[in-house]
Amino acid sequence: MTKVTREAVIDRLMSVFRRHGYQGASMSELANATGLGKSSLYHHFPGGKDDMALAVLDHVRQWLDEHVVKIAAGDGTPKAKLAAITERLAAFYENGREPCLLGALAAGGARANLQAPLREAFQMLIAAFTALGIEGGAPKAKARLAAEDAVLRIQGALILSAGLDDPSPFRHVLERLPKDILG
Amino acid sequence: MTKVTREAVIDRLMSVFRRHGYQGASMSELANATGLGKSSLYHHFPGGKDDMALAVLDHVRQWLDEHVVKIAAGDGTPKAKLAAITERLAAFYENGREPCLLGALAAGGARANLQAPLREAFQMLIAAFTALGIEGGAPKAKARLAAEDAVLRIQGALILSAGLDDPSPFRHVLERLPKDILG
DNA sequence: GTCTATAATAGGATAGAC
DNA sequence: GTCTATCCTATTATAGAC
Repeated sequence: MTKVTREAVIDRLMSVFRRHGYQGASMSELANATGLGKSSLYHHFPGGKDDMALAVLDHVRQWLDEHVVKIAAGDGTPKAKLAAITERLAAFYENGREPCLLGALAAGGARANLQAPLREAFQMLIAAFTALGIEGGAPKAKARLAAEDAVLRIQGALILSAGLDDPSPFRHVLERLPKDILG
Repeated sequence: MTKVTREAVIDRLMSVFRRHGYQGASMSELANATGLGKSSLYHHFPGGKDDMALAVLDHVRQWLDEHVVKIAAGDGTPKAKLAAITERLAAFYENGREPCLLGALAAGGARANLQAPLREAFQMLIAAFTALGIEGGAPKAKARLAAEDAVLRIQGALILSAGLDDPSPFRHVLERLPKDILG
């Protein structure tokens, strides 16, 4: 498996984990989704599901780094950067039709192994939004609270959109995201 | 099993489902949690896990009716009623340490059977908060959006509190709930 | 209504050929 | 690196005694 197809495999794994959670993701479905046999999966992820979930979490953290953290720390007005970030988030979650991996893992009661990377992923998001709020002129403490609120709204919106089978709560949260963070 | 102990059994089942989700809740743990043998569980819930999850969802809807809908429709100022409701919610979720059954089921990708009652439970909550907002003087459309936002914040806060292993996001959301709904 | 025992199946994981 | 075949365990579910 070359480097590029490993990415592809992890991407397929992610799509299973985010929809079914850790326990709901079976080796059979993981194998089907990747187009690999179970044994091949074990070749690439010797630790089994745990290894895969860890790899997927790492993949998500890379994604967040590239599409949220880097943009937040880059050039442009806070407003413009937030607009770019929300665009990426909308695509990543397919406008509320795709669940969140972090939510799926946190909701199922994460394995001990997954707790730390899970927390780090949430903290990355909160830190990036906090920085944006501060850059926009908010006091540090207020920016931090607004950032936490933004992250939890995204999570909750994906849950509610799934529960109602209606993507509009997610869309609405994303629309208001820049305003909520910039005040 | 008398009527009162059936309630107790369902309550134990709920505590397993909310912590592990549908797939993560195994018959063994369900049996342990209730103190019944597996066969006894099948006696009371012939349809197995599906039946149990349905019963638990029904239980939650009754809880919501009693501790949210009825209070919202009852006597008192909107502010006072909201205070009473948040108190119940805080207790129900043990201040953010216990996950939400609705979230746990919605996140795992709900079974087809569970989708409808799940949606109804969310809609009950939204309707109750909307009514409170209207009673507080908000225009209908605005009250409805604020109610949706409140529900999704509670869900997201429970996810984030679990992910960060820190109940403060949930506590903070509950504190702001009356203000968010009443404006 | 509850239990013990047991079936039937799915799940995670490994061995070894290619 | 991938496959087929297999193993072992956990899981869902049922039968039948009490």
